[in-house]
Amino acid sequence: MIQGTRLPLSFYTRGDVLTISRELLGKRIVTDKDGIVVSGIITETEAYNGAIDKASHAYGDRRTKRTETMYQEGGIAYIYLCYGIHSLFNVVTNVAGLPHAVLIRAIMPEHGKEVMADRIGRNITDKEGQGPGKVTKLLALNFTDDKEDLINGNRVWIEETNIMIPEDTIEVTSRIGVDYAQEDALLPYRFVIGMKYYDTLRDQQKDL
DNA sequence: CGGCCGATCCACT
DNA sequence: GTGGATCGGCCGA
Repeated sequence: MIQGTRLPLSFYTRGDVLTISRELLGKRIVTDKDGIVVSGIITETEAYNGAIDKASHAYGDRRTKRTETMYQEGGIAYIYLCYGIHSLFNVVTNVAGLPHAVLIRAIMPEHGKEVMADRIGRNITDKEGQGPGKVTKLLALNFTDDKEDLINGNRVWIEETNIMIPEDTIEVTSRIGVDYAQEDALLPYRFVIGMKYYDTLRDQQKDL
C-alpha cells in the first residue's frame, strides 16, 4: 500500500536540528506492527539541541543508558517512557557523539484510521493525533522500539511526501513542558503547522 | 537503596 | 481546571 520513499540517512545527519525539525513537518511517519501498517503526517515538532540545551536529557553531556540513544548517529528513533505511562517518539539527528533529537508532538492520521481508533478505544476526531503521547499510541510505538533504525528498519520509518508547507503558515513557539530549563525554556524551538493550513491539509487528506 | 519527578492524557467537575 | 494514573531514570545518602 503506502511504501513511499524514505528520507535518506543524509537528511538526519545534518548539524542543524532546527532546520530538520522544521523540515519534518509534512513528512509521513509509517509504522508496521505485526504487518499492520498505518501512517500519519507530522504536524508538530520540537528540537532538542544537544549537550548545551537545558531542556534536553543530554544537557551537560550527560551520558546514561537512556541518553545513549541520542549519542548514536542520526536516523534512529529515541523513544522513552514519560510520566510512567506515555512513550514519546523522537528522531535522533546529527553525527554520532552529538546528542541532538526532534520530538514528534503531533501527527495527522492518514492511513489506517480504523486501526488507530481501535488503539485508542474511540473514533478518530478531526484534530486527532495532537500530543506526543497520542502519537505513539496511534502508531503503536513504545519504548521497546527505542533505537529502531529509520532507514533500514521495518517497524517505523519516515517518508518523503509531496506536501509543501508554506513557510508563513508555520508557527514557531517555545517548547511545551520544559519550564525547568530556565532561559532555554524560552527558545523558539517548537514548530507547528498553523491552524488555517492544518485545515487545508486535512481537507486534502479527505479527498484521497 | 529510597525517593522524587517527568518533553502527558483523560475523565470528571 | 484539576487530579490521578503509573514507572524508569537519576541523584543523593
